[in-house]
This record gives sequence, structure tokens and C-alpha cells, in this order.
Amino acid sequence: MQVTLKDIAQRAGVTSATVSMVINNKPNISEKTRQKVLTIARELNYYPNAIARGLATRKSNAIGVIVPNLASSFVVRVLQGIKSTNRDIDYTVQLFDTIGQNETESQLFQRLARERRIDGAILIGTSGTDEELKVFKEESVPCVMVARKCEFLDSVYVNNTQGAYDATSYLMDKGHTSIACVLCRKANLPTDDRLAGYRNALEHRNISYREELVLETHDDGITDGVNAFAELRGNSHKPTAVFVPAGDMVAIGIIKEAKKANISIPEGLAIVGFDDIPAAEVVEPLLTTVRQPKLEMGDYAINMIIDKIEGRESSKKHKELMTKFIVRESA
Amino acid sequence: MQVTLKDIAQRAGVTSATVSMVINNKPNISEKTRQKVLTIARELNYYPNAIARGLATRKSNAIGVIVPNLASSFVVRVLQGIKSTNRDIDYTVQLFDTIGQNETESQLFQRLARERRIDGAILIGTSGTDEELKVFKEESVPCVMVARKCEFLDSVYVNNTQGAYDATSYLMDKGHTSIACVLCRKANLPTDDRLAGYRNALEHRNISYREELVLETHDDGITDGVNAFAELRGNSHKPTAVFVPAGDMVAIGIIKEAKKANISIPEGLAIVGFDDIPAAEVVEPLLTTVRQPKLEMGDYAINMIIDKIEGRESSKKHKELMTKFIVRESA
DNA sequence: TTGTAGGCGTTATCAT
DNA sequence: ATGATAACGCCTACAA
Repeated sequence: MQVTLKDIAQRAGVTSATVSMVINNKPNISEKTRQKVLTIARELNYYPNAIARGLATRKSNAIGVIVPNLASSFVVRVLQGIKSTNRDIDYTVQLFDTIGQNETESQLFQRLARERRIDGAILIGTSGTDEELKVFKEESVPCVMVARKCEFLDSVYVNNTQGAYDATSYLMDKGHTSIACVLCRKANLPTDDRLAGYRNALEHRNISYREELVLETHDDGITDGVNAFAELRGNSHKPTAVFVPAGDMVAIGIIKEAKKANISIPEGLAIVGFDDIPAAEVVEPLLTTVRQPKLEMGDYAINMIIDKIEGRESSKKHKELMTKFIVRESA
Repeated sequence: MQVTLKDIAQRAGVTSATVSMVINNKPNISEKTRQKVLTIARELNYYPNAIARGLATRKSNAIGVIVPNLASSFVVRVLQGIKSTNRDIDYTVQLFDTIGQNETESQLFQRLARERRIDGAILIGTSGTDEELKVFKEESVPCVMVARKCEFLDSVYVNNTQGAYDATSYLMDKGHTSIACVLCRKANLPTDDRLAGYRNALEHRNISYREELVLETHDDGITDGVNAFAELRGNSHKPTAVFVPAGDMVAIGIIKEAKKANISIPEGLAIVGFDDIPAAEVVEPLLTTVRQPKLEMGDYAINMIIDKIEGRESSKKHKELMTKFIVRESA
């Protein structure tokens, strides 16, 4: 049986109200009873029942982290950032993924917002529309969106456009003029921003943007890269470089196929990825890529949400973090 | 304000007890009131308050997943397995990591077991001693240990010894007689089992086990591999093969250094890793390794814990899953 | 079939 | 400084 306030109260000869005050460090308790109560609590190994406390205070001390897919290394990395912030976190993290569940994303939002199981939510690159997200506002459950700018909620994201611009510019610096772009329209990827950056960079140097040079992959895995390479080879514009907003795994697939086809990298084909995943440093040649500060995004997100929950930060806030162009060997 | 049973009861002209029964699909409710109640509930967007329900039923419908370190790809993969089981899970997953917290693992166990915030716990390769784990039993919080056999709790793990035996035997099949072993004594790695497998395999073929051929790394990252390679080169037994129970990242580090030193793989040095991480398929040559069924482990774990929680499975259970030797190019 | 009443373990507001 | 007492929102006997 669980040890409750009552048990302690009985042995200490006081009321459970008093014990509660002691446990919660409230003032106006005589040192004597405080000590007595604390001693007994320790003896009995008392821990407050979190659920009962939650009911009484209307606060669960839990934060929901909603992700589309735990298989994404990006998502996992942000999650690590959330869990490894320096701040001393007194909230439990509850994990929800929206892929392969029999509940739609929208239903999950509804439920989470109304069940009062969490005090706030962090959404990592979920695809929810403003309409679907509204419920968090209605129920005044604080919320921050990660990896996607969302006018509707607080958000922390990365300057995707600039990152793509940098990558493309670098390629042009190296003398490339026919630069392909491989992207993937998965809901959680900010593809359009990156495409815009690519396009801006081109136009900035008076190189005309050609639709034929932008390919779409179905997914963002290594095999999508090998498929993309085949398309690249057949391309009439004979690209000498590829920028891969679809992500590093796709870029790695391209590298692999290129090597198989005896194309030297970066001389025969220069390749730039996006994200900077661990494998970027194991592939050969090492992958040049646009790094996203994933841990930092998680860190910001958890701090923002807690500030919100605790009412310390009420204004809408958007935090843009900077990508970093990482030059390695593939370009 | 939150919509409660009472609100619905009022509009339906019944008692909140009745509404509760409808919401929970209890029998003996007239179809008429059932419909009326359900209609109103939907109109008001009613969702039961999970906390209040938890207090009343003494069940939180949450499972704690306790991991040493979210940065481990092994851990993450098991977590994916947990979240992607086919079973229709009606439990929330709460995530706890024990590294870099100001609470010790042991304190966390205590708290989790007594706070009644979770109905059960899955421990992924945590290092807790039997003494520390006892509290889950005391408080009768069901528990399963993953990746480590634990007499004390239910557990699901992998035949590490056999996996290591297979790997070593394969190397001997290929004619190697001087086989180094690179291991890492991190708390969550079943190093001894793997070492035993290596040793057994050797002795089975009458090759004597030499302590000088087993190296220890500090951690299990890529740099630990590059360091290990230096040691390997200096080794007086001139190993022609390495088995790396420390994990694939370490093996990859060794590969990288070997290539730098112009040693051909597998001719000059054969290398076998342990785990089969994604990077094993991007490194060149592709890494031959012992695959652990990580998703499957997660799947088993979540199913076991739920059966336990719901009283469907009371006997202590140990599930051993099989590793699979994956032949690629490095050996 | 439905209502009454009590309890789950806390916290919080009054009195005293 | 402490005690009564009433929430918090839901569930569950038991009674009607």
C-alpha cells in the first residue's frame, strides 16, 4: 500500500494539511513539527502521489513532445537537445508519434489539448495545419513548434533559405554553373524555403534557374539517393554539382552511386547535403553539408515551453537559429 | 474552462455517475440516455480528464522508459521498436534518462516507483543493481529490463555470447588465427558475455586465448576506434583480424585508420563489428557485423510490460532474441 | 436503469 | 502555527 499524507499525519499527531505544507516547504510551520514530519516522511519513504497532486493543482508537470516519426535522425537529435538542456527540468517528457498510429495527428492534438495530461507541448516538425493546431490555443495549452516556422504558435527553426543560399553560392564559387537540386517533399521538411535559397543564390549571380535541374525524391533515404543519381546522369543539362536539400542520407546515396559509376568526387561531381548527420563523417569522401543546430533547437524549445507554462514569457516568440556550412570533401 | 462530467450530466438531466458509465461503455444503460449523453459529450468536445481518472482508478496509463543516454543509437532504435509495435497501445510513454541529471539512477527508480506516475517501466540497458531495482518490486510496479539479462526482473535481451562466438568463428573460418578483440566497458554494454563468446570460439578450435589481444576503449565512438587501431598496430601478436564487441562506431574508426595506413580490408585486416547501425552500410568497405534485433526488442518489451500491467502475464519471463551475423565486405 | 454517496491523495481557504 | 473542510474530476459500490 502506498504511504500517504494521512499516514504521516497520524504518526506525527497532526493533520494531513500540515504535512502537506511541510512537504511543500510552505512558511509558518514550527521548526519542531517540520522536523518531526520530515523525519517520519523519510522513515516511511514517502513520495507524494503525482497524480493526486496533479489533480489538486491542475498541473501535471509533464510536457508532451509530438513527433511525426521517431525514425528520423533529425527528430531524435532534437529530442536529445530537449532532454539534455542544462536547465534543471522538473517536467516529465511524454512522447507521442503520429505515424502509424490509428489516431490522426489532428485527433491526437485534440486529445492532448483537452485531457490535461500535459502542461504544454513541443511539436517537432509535425505537419498540422493552423486549423488543427487551434485547439491548443482554445484550451490554452502552451505550445512550441520546432523546425517549422508557424505564425500561429511560438516556434524555433533554422534559416533554411540562407543555408541553401550558402551551399549553392559555395558551389558557384567553385566554378559550377550547372547545379542540380534534389529535394524531398515530405511534410516535415521545409523544402520550399530551401528551394528558394537555391534559386535566390543562382539568380543573384545571374545563372538562370532551370526546373529541369530540380529533382524530387520519394523519401529521404539512401536508396532515394541512388535513384536520384540515375536521373542526374540522364539529365540533359549535365550538372557538375548537386545540392541536396532532401538531406544527407540522400546525398550519401548519390555519392555511393557516383563512385560506382567511377565518377570522382568532387572533381567529376560535387555534392552538398543538408543536416549534418553522423554518417556524413563516415562516408567517403566526407560529406560537405549544411549543419542544422539540432541540439540547440531542442534546448531552445524546452526552455521556451517551460517559460510559457510558468507564465514567465507570454509574448509570441520566434527564434531563428543559424545553419552552418560545413566544408568537408565532397564539394 | 474544462468540460467535465458534471456539465454533461446537467444538460442531459442525469447524474455524473450515469455519464461516467456511458463514457466508459458500461452495460445497463438505456439506449436513449446513452445516445443523449454521447451527443452532448461530442457537442461539448468532452474528453475525460486523464489525471482525475488516474486518481480514481489508481492507474495512470503511462509507461516509463528509462534509458541511460538518449545519444546511443542502440537505445533510440529500441525506443522506436517500443513506439512502433503493432499492438494498439493505450499507454503514454514517458521518457527518463539518467545521464547528466542531478538525480542518480537509484533516486530516479525510487521516485518513479513510488510517485505512481507510471504503471510500469521499461529499462533499456540501465546499470541499476538488484538492490536499486528492488523498489519496483516493493511497490509492485511491473518492470522489464532490455538488453541485459536480469534475474531479478523480466528481461529481453540478445544472445550476446552466441553472437560473439559466431563472429569469431567466421573469422577463423577465413583462416585467421591471431584475432584481436576490442571492447568497451560501459555499464550498459554486455561486454563480458561477448568476451566469453569470443573466448569460447577460440578455445573450441584450440587457439589459445591471449589477453594481450584484447583491448579496451574508453568510450564507444569513432575516435575510440582510431585510437584502438594505433594500439593494434603496435601489438606484438600481429593480429590479422579484429572483432569489435565495443560496437560498430568503434569498428568504423578502425576501418578509417586502417585505410589511412594503406592497409587493405579485409585482406590486410579483417574487421567485424557489433550491432549493425545505419553507418555500417555507408562506410567503405561495408561493415561486416553482428546485428542486434533492436526494433524487435522494443516490441517485445512493450508487449511484456503491458501484459504484466494488465495482469495477463504474471510469471517471470526472460526472452532471448537471436543476433544475426551480417556478412558484408570488411571481413 | 439510474441516483446517492464516498473515496482516490493532494492542495488551498478559512477559521481557530 | 495548525485544524477543518472543501475542492480537483472521476469512478464505483450500493441503494432505489
